[in-house]
Amino acid sequence: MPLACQAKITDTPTQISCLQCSINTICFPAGLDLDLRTELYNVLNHPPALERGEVLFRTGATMKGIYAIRSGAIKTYITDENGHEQVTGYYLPGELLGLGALHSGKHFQIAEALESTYLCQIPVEDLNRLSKDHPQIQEQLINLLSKQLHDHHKMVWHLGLKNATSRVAALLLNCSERCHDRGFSASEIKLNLSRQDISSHLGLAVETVCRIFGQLKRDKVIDFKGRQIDILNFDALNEYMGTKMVQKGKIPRI
Amino acid sequence: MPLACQAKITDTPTQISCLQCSINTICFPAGLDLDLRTELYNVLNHPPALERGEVLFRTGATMKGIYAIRSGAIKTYITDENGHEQVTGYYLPGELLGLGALHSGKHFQIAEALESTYLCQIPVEDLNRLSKDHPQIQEQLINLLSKQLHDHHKMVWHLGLKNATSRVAALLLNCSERCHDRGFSASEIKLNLSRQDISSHLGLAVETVCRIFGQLKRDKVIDFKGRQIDILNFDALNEYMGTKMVQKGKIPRI
DNA sequence: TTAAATAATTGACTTATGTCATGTTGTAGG
DNA sequence: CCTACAACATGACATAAGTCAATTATTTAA
Repeated sequence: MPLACQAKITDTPTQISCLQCSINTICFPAGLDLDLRTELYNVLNHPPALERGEVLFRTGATMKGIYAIRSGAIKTYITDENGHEQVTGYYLPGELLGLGALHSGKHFQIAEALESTYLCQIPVEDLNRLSKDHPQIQEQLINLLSKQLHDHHKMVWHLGLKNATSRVAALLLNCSERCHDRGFSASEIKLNLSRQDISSHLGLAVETVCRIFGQLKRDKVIDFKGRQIDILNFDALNEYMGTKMVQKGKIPRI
Repeated sequence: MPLACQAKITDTPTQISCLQCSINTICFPAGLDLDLRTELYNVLNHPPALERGEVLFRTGATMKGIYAIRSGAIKTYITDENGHEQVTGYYLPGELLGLGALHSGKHFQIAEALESTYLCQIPVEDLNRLSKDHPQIQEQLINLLSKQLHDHHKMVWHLGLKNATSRVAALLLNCSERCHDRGFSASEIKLNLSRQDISSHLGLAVETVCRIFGQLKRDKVIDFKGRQIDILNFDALNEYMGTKMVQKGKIPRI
């Protein structure tokens, strides 16, 4: 099964048609008539590929459009006055980015590519114009927004977990599930967040994340080489996430 | 200025018209024509008041409609196999509840009243029907969803903060801001979450939350009596939330 | 109103996690 | 291929936060 980071580019990225796109059914899941899809595809454009570290948008920037990730990955973060990053989310192929800015027209976070990333963009003006004429598109948008809101409720839950191990386990399972939902492998995931990114997202120290990764590897719950992670035992990981295991079978200190 | 929990009920709750409702401009902020509003008000209904502890919907339940809180407050939480609660969110007067279930039609969390709570409900069928005919309503819905998504991004940020004090400070400021946005006092807030609720939301122990509350009171950053909180020093609270203060001016242990 | 139950607080002590220091591995650029 | 730099890992130690236990408010129910 292909990994999330290896979604095939079936055409040169600047001219690819969504009609042939392997993930188009994910971006706009269901219920759009072919002619509406075609209309959408006509306004859709493909910004040049982002290289690792390149920024898609910044805090305060005017929203240009909504983005779908075709391949690659994006992290979002905010920075404090001292330039210290705190990662607030990550986005995988097939996922939409920037919806939270629709109501204000301004971005709240910084979005940065974690690896070479190809995007599709629908400019806001086109989206608004199409929306006016086609309730179906709005309906679709409402669905997508609602889905994202649901996912974020889940994330809030995961971040509220009380110990480091359960938070890490939750992150791994969340990534796995999202990969799986998009047709990638659920067990072999490549999350291109650095350990630093992960720790800042979970509110932990880098060292803690490293230690938990190491421990999970020794316990054969996961295996990994760098950022390529292989989940070996989902049940165990689920138990680490849940409160049950947190009480009785804690991870012993090294 | 009235407190969040003291929004005036200007009529008997079961027959109140939104046209006179003091918070209607908050639920559907702008841009709706009067006749559309009227249509909306016609399908809108008022379930009987919820008493403290009563449940509005449960995990897995079919979504009946979307809810706006007229007065009172609601918490959402999920439970693990052992019945242990983890609070994932709270909702104040003027806020909408249940939007995350639109795409699946099923609720993911449990919603429970924190005090006597009056709601408005728009049944999904009516919402769908009106949506089909009136792009304006969809537009409005998209706006509201986007706004909620934005708020949740913020919450994810707050929950990722690394130490207990900054998370508590973030919660207080979040509540304050939301009260303020809705025309209530920003400094005198009544957050009807128990200390237990707060701790579970933030991934902390109850005792830790109590101690931080106590310390903030001794430092004259806040004052409180039970769940009635008075923010005395916003700057200090902001510094506690930010990483700056976390490093140099930590709260000394008692 | 009082009694009982629940929630909040506080202290003493333990432990998970953070911090600092140092070594290792991996990766980008010449 | 080597060098330089960043990412990752691990140990020793410090400390923030958790746990357990006891006490004092606050509700709720009788």
